[in-house]
Amino acid sequence: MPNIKQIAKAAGVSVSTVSRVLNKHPYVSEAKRKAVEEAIERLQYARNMNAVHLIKGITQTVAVILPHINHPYFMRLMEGIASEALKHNYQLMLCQTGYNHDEEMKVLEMLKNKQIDGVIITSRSASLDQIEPYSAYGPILLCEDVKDRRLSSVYYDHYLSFQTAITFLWEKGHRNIGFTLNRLNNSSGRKRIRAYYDTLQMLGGNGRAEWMLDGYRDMKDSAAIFPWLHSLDERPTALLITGDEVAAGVLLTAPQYGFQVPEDIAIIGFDNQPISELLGITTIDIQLSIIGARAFAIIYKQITNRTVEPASENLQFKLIERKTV
Amino acid sequence: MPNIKQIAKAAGVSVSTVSRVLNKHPYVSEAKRKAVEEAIERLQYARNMNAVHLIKGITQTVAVILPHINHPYFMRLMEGIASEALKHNYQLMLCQTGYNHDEEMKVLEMLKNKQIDGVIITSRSASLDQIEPYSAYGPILLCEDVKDRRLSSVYYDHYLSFQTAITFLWEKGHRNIGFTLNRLNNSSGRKRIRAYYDTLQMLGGNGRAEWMLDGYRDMKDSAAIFPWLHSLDERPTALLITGDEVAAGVLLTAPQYGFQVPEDIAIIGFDNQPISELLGITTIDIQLSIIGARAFAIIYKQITNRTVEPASENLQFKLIERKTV
DNA sequence: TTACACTATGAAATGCATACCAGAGCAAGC
DNA sequence: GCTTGCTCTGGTATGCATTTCATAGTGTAA
Repeated sequence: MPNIKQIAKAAGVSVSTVSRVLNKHPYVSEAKRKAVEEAIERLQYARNMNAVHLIKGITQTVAVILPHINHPYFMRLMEGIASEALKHNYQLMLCQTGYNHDEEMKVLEMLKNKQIDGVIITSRSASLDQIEPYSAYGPILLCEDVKDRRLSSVYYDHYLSFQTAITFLWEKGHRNIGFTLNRLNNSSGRKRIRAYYDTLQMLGGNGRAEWMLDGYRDMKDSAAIFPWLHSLDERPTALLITGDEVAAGVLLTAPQYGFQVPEDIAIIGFDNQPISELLGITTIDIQLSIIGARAFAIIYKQITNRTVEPASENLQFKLIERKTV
Repeated sequence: MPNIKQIAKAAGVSVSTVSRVLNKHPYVSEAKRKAVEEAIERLQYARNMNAVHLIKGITQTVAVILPHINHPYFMRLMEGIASEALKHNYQLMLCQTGYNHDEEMKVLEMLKNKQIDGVIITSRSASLDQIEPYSAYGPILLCEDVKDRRLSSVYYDHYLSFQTAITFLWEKGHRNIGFTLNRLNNSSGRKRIRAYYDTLQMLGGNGRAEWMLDGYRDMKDSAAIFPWLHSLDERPTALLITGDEVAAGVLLTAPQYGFQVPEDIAIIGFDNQPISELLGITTIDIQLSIIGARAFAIIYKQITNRTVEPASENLQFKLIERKTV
């Protein structure tokens, strides 16, 4: 395969001129432009982008760290990121880490190694102290509330969303309220737990540790809910379920355990996935694809402006009332 | 940021020696190795991977072309690809094209431009004639049956799977059988249509054009099924639905249209997604994540062997009998 | 003792395109 | 006529790490 030098020779011009044609620089005469284009066509020239990346110092690529692709939460987020990336003609590196700490660090090393221009971390196991130093090499954005660091963030307020959901249940008459956490998100988990206790206390009720379930991620996990409910002396009358897939699983398996929704157990899901609409699940719409799109938009802006100034965006959520409360 | 030259200077050695340390070449004395490592640490050296890619001519990156991430079919496929890529320490470029022809070609240009080492095409709108020439620049693999081309392929037999499903329905007593197609896959669609007519004819029945539905991709699309059924003079008693999400939608909305599954209408889904297990939907398990894993494994082998010999793999599917037939 | 293999190291070539600088030619303005 | 500014072009430095080649020293087998 030929390089720019051979094209220059074939077209009878200098490499500078070829480069100008390649980059659509205005100061090239029509005759030479034609000659270069003809040579490119004839010799089947293809620019070696690695050389371009090397000299320009950027790669037009952003990496996305996510634990599992195979989950609607991350999929929607990714969809938003990808749509926005497409607009700006940027490439995405997909880094499925399975919450493996070393894999996460490898991606940050890629930033240091100039393989990528920025990193979006949708969820993580590495600590912020480990991540922050890498912001010296390019913008890093997390999909969670991060403050006072050289890291950007796009998120919705987990605390407030939980508060909203619990208040809604309370107003509907529920006093015994339980909730699930996925293991997707550690920092958000803590906020949710805090919101759970705070809000109930504020309303004059009480949170209970035994009404908290951890590790509920997908549809299949829902199978454990009813055995757990049966095992309790006093049961919650409403469940806040962090993820519509799990909520759907609960809803769909309820009859076979002799539960009616919402009469015996009320349910609020999260994410407003298509399945919640189909099944009429009351849910909190956190607009994942918008979070993704904003995440990319912000990091893109930082890359193009060569800004190191971190940005932060708190996106709105809304409760969508359907039929499970 | 320092480069290898400055490290060499700081450590009092040549760049060759630094490079040897970096690449764990054996012929370096312990003393110099220590000196280099110390210099790297002290000066916070990071290798510029773009230079490495340039000189080595490979990037350890494979691109995946897929129309939408936001669909369980591609998500599962991607999961399989990503897991296998992780094993081989390869990066994945995610290229969401929305079936846009130009976007697909852009990815192939990236192969030509040496930005990536290979391409996996999960679904496409470009023609094979357009794709094939790019195999000169690196391995290209399609997730469909491709023959007599310089393109690799990993697939399951769409024709046979349809035949299997239809025969199963026939044996259960169904004579009026309809089916949906997603717009996901053009080449597979044709095979399925052929299988539909062939199989029914072979069994002594008849396929009907008005029992074929196109453009059914996700859960929401299922909403159109019952109005369509109502509009028919003679209705199918069984539906083959290419995608468990659509099948789930049909199953879940059946009661509100006064249909019982499988009494009034039998359903077979595709993909064996978690939702089909949860809802007891009879389905064809096409083992998407295995297809993905094999796809990556094959392309990886071709990259490392610098083989241009295309490979082809036909993976098994199996019918999983549950409760909707 | 000679020859050969192996270890250890550095200089220089290589992969490739872009960007800056210098310079030529030409036109418009004073 | 001279200056200024724009268009067009080429040479060369630059970005950075790997690899090949050459050289020298050391150990070992013949």
